[in-house]
Order: sequence, then C-alpha cells, then structure tokens
Amino acid sequence: MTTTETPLPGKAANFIRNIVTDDLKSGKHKSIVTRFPPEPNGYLHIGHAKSICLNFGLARDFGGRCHLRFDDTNPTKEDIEYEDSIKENVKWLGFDWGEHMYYASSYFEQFYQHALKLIEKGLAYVDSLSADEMRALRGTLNEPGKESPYRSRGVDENLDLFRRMRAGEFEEGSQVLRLKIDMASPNINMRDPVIYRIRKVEHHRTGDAWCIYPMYDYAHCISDSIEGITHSICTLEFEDHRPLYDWVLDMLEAPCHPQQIEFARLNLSYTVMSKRKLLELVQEKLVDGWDDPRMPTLVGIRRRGFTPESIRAFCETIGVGKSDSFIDMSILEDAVREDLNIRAPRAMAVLRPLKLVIEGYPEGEADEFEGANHPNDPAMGTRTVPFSKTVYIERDDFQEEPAKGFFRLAPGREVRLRYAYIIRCESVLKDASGEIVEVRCSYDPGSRGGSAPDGRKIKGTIHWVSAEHAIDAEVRLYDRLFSTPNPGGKNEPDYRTSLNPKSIEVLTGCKMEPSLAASTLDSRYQFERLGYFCLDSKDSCPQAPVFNRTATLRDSWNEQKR
RNA sequence: UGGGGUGUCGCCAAGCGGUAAGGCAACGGACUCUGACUCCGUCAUCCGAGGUUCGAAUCCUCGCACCCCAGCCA
Repeated sequence: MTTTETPLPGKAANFIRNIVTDDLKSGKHKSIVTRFPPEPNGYLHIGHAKSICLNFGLARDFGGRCHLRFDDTNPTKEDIEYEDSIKENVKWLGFDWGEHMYYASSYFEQFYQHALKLIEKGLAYVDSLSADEMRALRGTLNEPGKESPYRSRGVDENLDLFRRMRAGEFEEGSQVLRLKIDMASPNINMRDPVIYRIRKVEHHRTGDAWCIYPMYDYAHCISDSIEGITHSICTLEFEDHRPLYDWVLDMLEAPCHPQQIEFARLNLSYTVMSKRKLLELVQEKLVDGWDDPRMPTLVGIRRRGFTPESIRAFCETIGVGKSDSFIDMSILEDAVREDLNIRAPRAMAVLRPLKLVIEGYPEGEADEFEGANHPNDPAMGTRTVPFSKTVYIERDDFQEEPAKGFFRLAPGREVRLRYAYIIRCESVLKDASGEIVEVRCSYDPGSRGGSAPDGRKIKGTIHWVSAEHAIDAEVRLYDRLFSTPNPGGKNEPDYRTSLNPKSIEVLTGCKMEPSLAASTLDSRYQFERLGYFCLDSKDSCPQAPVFNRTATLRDSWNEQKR
C-alpha cells in the first residue's frame, strides 16, 4: 500500500511526532535531538515518565538522540541525592542517554559571557530595586508595568555592576540582572524579566565558584542551543515563556535555535502529582517514604511491582496532546495487567486462610500435582505442587449460605481444587463465637489432577495450599492512595482529607505454595485468582517473605456484587 | 476587564475540506481446571450559533466553557 504517511506503524500519531516527521521530511533537520531536563530537586514520578518516554521515545523512533540534562540553576533547592535517583529511574525505564549527560551548571561561564554581550548591546541592565519594589512596578494582568528607575543605566555602569555582582560585592537580593524588553507587554514574562540573581550559597556541582545564578528562562534556551537540541519539549505552562525563549536566542544571534513545543502534563486520578504535595506526604509521614508502593513516584511504582515495559506502554496509550487531560488510574493498572499477564508465572497463595480437611483422604499421605506455570504458554513449563489431607482455601471461596450467583464452595456443593481433586463440602466446624474455622469435604478419587472422570462440568475452581507444605508470608494489599478522583480539587479544601484509609492492608500468616520460596526480588507472579505480586524490595527477607500486590485481577464477580 | 492555550464517545486520542481511526471503560455473546486471559459483536456527526462550499470536525464570524501567567522557582 502506501507510503511515508505513517512513518511508524504501531506508534500512535500525535502532534509532536507530526512536527518531527515534517521537519525531517522538509530537510529542516537531518536528525533530531531532544532532551529530558529535570531539576534535581525531587524524585521523578509517573508524570515525568510521560516526558521521558516522549523525549527518549522520539529520539529512538526517529534515529536521533536524547540528552539527559540536569537543570541545576537554583542551588538553594537542589541536591546530588536527587541526581542519582533520577539517573537510576531513567535507566530503569529503559532509556539510555549514552554520552549525552549534561548539566546546566556546566554552562555557567557561557551564560555569563552571553549576559555580558546582552549588556553591551543595551539589552540587559542591573536593577537595584528590591523584590517588593520590582513587584510593585510589574503592573498586573490588566495594567502595564512601569519602568525601573535603573533601567536607563549606561552600558559601562551595567558592566561594572554585573562584574561586581559576580565578584560577590553585593548582598543577596540587592541587585539583579534584567533583560530590557517591554514593561508594557501584555505578556508578563516579557516585562523585563530577571535573568540573574545573587545567591551566596554553595552549588552542589560548582561549589563556591559562583554567587550569581541564572534563571530558568535565560539558562534553558541557551542550554538547548549549546547542545544542538532541535525540539525542546516542555509542558503547557511554559507556553507563555516561548516568546522569551525565542527573544533571548534571537538577540544572542544563536546559530542553533531549537523549537520549543509544549504538551499537556499528565494528571492521574486518585493521586497527586505535585512535588510539593508528594514531599509533604513523605515529610508528614502520611506515607512510608518516596518509595512507598502507593506513591506515584517511579521508585514507588517500581517497588509496587510495575514493570518498565508497562509504564512505557501506558505512556504510549495515553497519547500526547495539548488539552488538559485527566487519565484514570485504571488505565495505568490495566497496563501492568496486560504486561504481567503475559510474563508472570502463576502460583497459588491463600491470603485469608480457611482450613479445609478432606475426609477419606489418607492421613499423613502426600501427593504431588503438576501445575502449569502459564495456562496459555506451555513454554513456561510446569511446577509440582504438593497436596495433603489438610489444605487452606480462601475464606472468600466459601459461603455457608451462598449468595445468588456464587458458584464456589458451599455446603453440599462441589468445587474443584485447582490441579488436584473435585471435592464436596460435607460440613463445617465453628468456634464458640460462631465463626467457621474448618470446612470438611469429601473428594472424588477419580478426579485426581482435577478433571472429572465422568466429564461432569464443575463450574467453580478454587486455589489452595497444602497446610503441611505451606510457607508463611506477609502480604500487603494496596489500593489507591486517595479516595477521590481529584484530591484537593473542588470542594476539597485539603488533599490530605481525601487520603484513602484503606490504601494499605497488611495480611500476615498468608499461606504460599512452596515453589514461591524461590522468589527473587525481580520475580513477578500471578497468584491465581488474586492478582499480581512481587517481593517487597525493602522489607522482605528469605526467612520472612513479604509480598506486595501490584494489581488485582479483573474480577467480574466482585463487580457483580456491587 | 490583558495575554497565552484548549474544547471530537464515560476517560484519553487520530483527523489538516471529501463524507468521524484506535485504546481503555461499558454492554451483549463465545471459550475456560484462574468469575483471569483470549475471541466475537455493539457503542459519537465533532462546545454553541451563524456563514463559505457540491461537500466542513476540518475555512470564516460571533459567542460559551475550562486551563495557565503578576517567583530574585522550574
């Protein structure tokens, strides 16, 4: 058929891909260069993953390259601790910046020289107004600003002042370098923006070499230009900054003038994404740290058991656009399920054990069954599952008075123990309080392995674990961190009040089939009929395994009940 | 009331004047030793009102709604 219209079959089209495709086709660029420019002042979250996948994905798909650049222009907020985590996260997601690791702070001298040039051209001046005074003159959204009395300083005076700023002769806040653009501009970013401020603090990379630091608007475009970035992709709130981005590069007559393109940041329901709120959750101990499995941080999601593949798939399916969007958490959850369904071996684990004794089954005798590691993928092999007279089943799989539509175990009813036998409930034992503590069943010896000798249909199949062979484990069930779709949104004065009290449930004394003893930190399992689980990377140890539930299985029975 | 954006199915999202892709969800059905998976099938006339055109989600006009901007943060 045709042709070059869709250069990347299988990849969803989006407006940025279209721009890149056009630029390549028209010859504007012969290859592309993008960049992911985090500020090292916090941990990466799923929203950053969208940007990482976009930038690195573009480079990968179009045969270009993507730089990792730390936007470290504000030493008062940044820390090396974050850099390590960010690098680690990008790698974990499956991307590689190769040799292209950069720091805005490496360009400090160039920024400075460029500033000197702007001053010489009469395009920048040192302002001695205080922050408050400057704000007062900035005007409002509706009224133009007024020019600073220092705006007309001569070039030589500005040069001198700026050099002395660098030399540390002034106090923090006393002087600032501003661009001379237009105090009456309807775009507030163009009302003589500040491009340098004095900060007498150590920078984690440049130490005390500088006491003046460039602002984002000034540093970012020049950094992009220095690195030969072709497409500088950022989020919507920088749209208003684009005229400034272009202004600086135009005035500097930069040989390379990247195109800034803005896209809508990711919003995910039932969680929060702002660095401030995430930080508060950690500091106020509302969660267990940045890597709490309920957090939308990459370290949290990873500990929860999400795979990089699933995150990439998620980012691919949500698409890229310019309209403010709100992605439902279920889309993310669905992405892991889709991935783990294919690769996670199956196993049986009983979370809320109910003792089941098989009457007539020889005491002290053990048997073994073959269980498929994956029902649809024979290549994943089998494992042996030990069986004995007493097993544990899920409490949920037994109802003394079965609800309508319930087709698991109940008095007088037959059910299949997966891979083992068809059993029938004969009686139940209760404790003094009336709680069922044991179920007694008969079994059909002819159904060994699980299939009915007479071909009768057994509607229910339940999972189980042999009591004498079981290993004990702790299991942590996670649910959404917040109970409302948009925590802190309308009618919610504080997002904290929307925290979901049931976002974590810790179960101890869970019973696992013995093969699970071989789990390693990178193992993923589907506990049949329950969901996907993995060992907790922080708290699990061989003597006392701890499993995290990554996601539940879809459960139409549960939905039916609602 | 200034400026910059956005508005296509419940949630995302293609579409770029030629007669509304896809994903998720939902619903119906098949299959099933996981009420899972898989598989079939159903599911929009494009914020509103005018206009241009043989023909408009796509062009024009006028509205409406929502988001962002007044850090010496990014």
